[in-house]
Amino acid sequence: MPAISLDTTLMALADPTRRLVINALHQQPRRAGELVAMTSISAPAMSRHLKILRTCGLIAEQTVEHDARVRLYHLRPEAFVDLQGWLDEVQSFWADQLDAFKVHVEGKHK
Amino acid sequence: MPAISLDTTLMALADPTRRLVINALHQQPRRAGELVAMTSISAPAMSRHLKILRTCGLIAEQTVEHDARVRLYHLRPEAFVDLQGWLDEVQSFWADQLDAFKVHVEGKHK
DNA sequence: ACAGTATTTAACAAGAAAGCTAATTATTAG
DNA sequence: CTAATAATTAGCTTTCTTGTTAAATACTGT
Repeated sequence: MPAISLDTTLMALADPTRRLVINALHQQPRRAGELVAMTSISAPAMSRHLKILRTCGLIAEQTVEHDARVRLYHLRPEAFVDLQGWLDEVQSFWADQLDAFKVHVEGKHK
Repeated sequence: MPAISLDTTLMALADPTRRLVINALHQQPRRAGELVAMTSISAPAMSRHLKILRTCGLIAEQTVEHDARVRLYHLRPEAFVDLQGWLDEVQSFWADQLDAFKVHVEGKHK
């Protein structure tokens, strides 16, 4: 099973509505309707956002016991592994850059 | 000096060409023409990408001593501070999620 | 001054993205 | 069976993004 591309994941996270969804699901699983209520967009629009997040593996749906109409969405932590690897890389690079920057500034003030 | 919004920064990083630029500048400062040569897009297209990266503060240009036509681009590590804060947050959250996921898996196999 | 070089801006075309309403699917409850 | 509910898909519109070529800007070297 091939990992979802970084492009796809970053593209998905670049949208404010989708990051709102991620944040909301961070706290607890939620149904599509709840997520719609949290935003000012229509249900179909939310549905498409959820599909995008599903496609890139960031979230998944589960059905609820008593009512099969309800789709409860939750984060899929496995999907974050690759992204986390990339973030580690980028982040350590930035840390290096920041160190270099600090040294540069200190050098100037000497 | 207000920080550039996370939206803008993530949007900028979501484009593969712009991430290529970031990677290229990671190694050393480069001129616009060099960056064009590294990709298959035209100079004007690259120029616009550079403008986007400049606008969100991820890169900056400096002029070169002997030839003022040349614009040498470099990363701007200060601009990564905010982003790094966000990444720390998100990353620690993901770490939590991953831990929870592992516990879940281990529980299942017991 | 003039031709050439480095880069950006202008103007436009094509494709993707996000929104909406209406229709569809699936399921529950009376 | 029928009406209502949850969510998605279809069809369409508007806006944004990216790309292209042509023109403009700014500078160098002869």
